[in-house]
Amino acid sequence: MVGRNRLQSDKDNLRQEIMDVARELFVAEGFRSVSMRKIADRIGYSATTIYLYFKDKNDILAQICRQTFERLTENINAIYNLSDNPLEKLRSGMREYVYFGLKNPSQYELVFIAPLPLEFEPDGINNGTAAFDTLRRVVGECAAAGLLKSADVELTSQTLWAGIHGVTALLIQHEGFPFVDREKLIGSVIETLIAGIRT
Amino acid sequence: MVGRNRLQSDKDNLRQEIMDVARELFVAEGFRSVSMRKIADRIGYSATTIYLYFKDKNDILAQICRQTFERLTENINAIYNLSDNPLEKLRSGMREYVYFGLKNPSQYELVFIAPLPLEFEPDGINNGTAAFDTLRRVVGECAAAGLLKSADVELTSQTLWAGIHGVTALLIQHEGFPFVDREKLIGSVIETLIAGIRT
DNA sequence: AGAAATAAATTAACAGTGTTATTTTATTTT
DNA sequence: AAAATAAAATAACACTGTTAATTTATTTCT
Repeated sequence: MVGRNRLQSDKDNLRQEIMDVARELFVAEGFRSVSMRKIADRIGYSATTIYLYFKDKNDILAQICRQTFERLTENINAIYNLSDNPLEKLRSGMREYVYFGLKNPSQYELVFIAPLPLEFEPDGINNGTAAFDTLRRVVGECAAAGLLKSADVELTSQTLWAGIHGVTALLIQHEGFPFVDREKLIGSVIETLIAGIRT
Repeated sequence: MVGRNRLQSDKDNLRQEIMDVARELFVAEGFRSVSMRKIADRIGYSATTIYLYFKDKNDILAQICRQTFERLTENINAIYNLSDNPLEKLRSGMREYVYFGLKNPSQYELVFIAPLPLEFEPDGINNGTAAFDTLRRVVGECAAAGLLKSADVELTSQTLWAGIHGVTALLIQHEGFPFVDREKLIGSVIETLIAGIRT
């Protein structure tokens, strides 16, 4: 019984260690150029041992993303409890979304930009859409308060999502492009969107 | 002399044939899962022959994208000559941009969504920004006509780009997500953006 | 025309990838 | 201490993009 628990905790430790090392490498060198053997070297095990803890390479990233996006949802929910003004909630929530993406580009990329492994998308998209669900809720509050031009909450929510995803994705992927000041661009996108949906 | 010309044209033919086959495969199976050997099989040559016509695998896609995005710029310029109303130009141009992306998802993905090979980005981004330059020009016209809230043409252009890129990228990459009607969503994004930048 | 030069294409090979099956080593249970 | 189980490692497979060396075809020159 005691042995069983210690074993379980050792397994969990190694599993988390793999995830930590993998995340670090993915962020530094990009998912594609990190090999199973490279991760294995870092943790001091053979490459095939990783397969005892994860289904495959995609699964490692999937689990990393799950952890990361739980934090995004928490952050956004926390922000939504700070204000009473629904439009203000919307503004702050969108800001948090964009900055979260810029702070976790590797994970944002996988979940929202380039979710290539199809079998894994369900998990990824579910993670991401938890944050989207919160956005929709607040859009609903704005609509209920009569602040919006359109009564179609779903349409408005997806419109906003497209906008903030767009600026996030561009800033992450096109570092070479001569963007205006980040802060300014993000602010402009958010204010333009809000101005566009208001009555 | 004659021989030289015939040879040149044969080279061009094979080069174009490689591009045609590659484009077809890339669109059908995705860039990553198409191997040089698979392309080679289809054209009836050995894999290494491709390297006589293209620097590497990325280069094939780069050339395909160049051809494709020349068309986007042409299309947008043509549209801009149809109307005199600058806001109307903007609307139609943005529509064309999004629909072009949806019609050429593979190329749009490489140039704007996931331009992974860094050395190749200069070409890709230059291609893409030719279209962006046209967008900026029309935003300038709108500003000159006193139709815009902000006098910062660059900022406004980038804001619009973020918006239309966002909806294009989402629709391309997240087929599984329950989006509202495409047409409706695209229209909503464009109208929201325009409403947001107008005086 | 044939010989020399050049271009085009192929074969062989390398170092790397993710992954599976098999075998060895370590730990736990009887 | 023996048997059973879990953990880890080794060997191997089928693939990848790409380079170097070699063969085949075409063009140029005498």
